[in-house]
Amino acid sequence: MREFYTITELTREFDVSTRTLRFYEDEGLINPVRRGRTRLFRPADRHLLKQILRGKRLGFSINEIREIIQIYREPPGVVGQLKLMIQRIEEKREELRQKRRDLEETLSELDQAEESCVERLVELGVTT
Amino acid sequence: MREFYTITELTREFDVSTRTLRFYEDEGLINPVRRGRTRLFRPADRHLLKQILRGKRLGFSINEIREIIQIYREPPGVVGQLKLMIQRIEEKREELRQKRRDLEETLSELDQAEESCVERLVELGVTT
DNA sequence: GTCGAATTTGACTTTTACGTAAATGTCGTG
DNA sequence: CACGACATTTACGTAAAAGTCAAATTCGAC
Repeated sequence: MREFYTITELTREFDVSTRTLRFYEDEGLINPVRRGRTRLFRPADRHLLKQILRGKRLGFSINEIREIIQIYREPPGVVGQLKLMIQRIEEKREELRQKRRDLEETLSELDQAEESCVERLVELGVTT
Repeated sequence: MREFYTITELTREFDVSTRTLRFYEDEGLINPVRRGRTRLFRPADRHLLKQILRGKRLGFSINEIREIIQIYREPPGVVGQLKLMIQRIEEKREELRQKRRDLEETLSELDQAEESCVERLVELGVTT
């Protein structure tokens, strides 16, 4: 495991712009260390970026992604805080389950659409 | 099955604004009929709206949703078109499968996060 | 050390997906 | 027919999430 990645290495690996990475830093989503003024991304930053992009692909906003990321940080020490956090985790899970239902429904509708296309092809006497 | 829904009926049912529905019409996503200048939404429009909102929750843009919606319209008659459409369906399915992977990974990380919270609670001697 | 490529900051711009306000139209009820 | 409750159109506004550009630094290869 490498110790550091440069900004361009990450932009190439994940196909995002440097502007985007700096934007995420401004927003407090990642915290690369500095050598001089240059950003150095540790494996942890890289992993965080992965999680951020996954969140984006799922349609979460930056703020929602921030919420999810904070969940992964240090679990709080106090009992009340812990219980509250478990509750927040459950909320996020419910959102994801809704997305899963949406996703399965859309997939199944696409299946139907394809079937009807294939049927039409058969009607037209095309050997599939 | 009702023949028509008014715009406000749909806004209430799906918790969207009238502006949003008019915007979707401007974008060509839905096509309610008119009585005078007033929009009348048929069950088909309502169903389309459902699909649109599902797409939104999955993080698809208006343009991507438009693409998906067009898939559900009349399958084309010509063989070449049909094959092309089947290909486009497969592309969309691949996007959805990627989203599903993202979703499962995020869910499983949330599971881990919750477990570590529960563990901490047990350490603190809290009877769950 | 120096030269070019990469990086940084900062400011301004763009796109998407609506929000909001103003002026006007329509319809059912008393 | 007048009133209130919705609807419509037009136009401008806005927040989020970057893109773009310029000018100044900084790095790394020679």
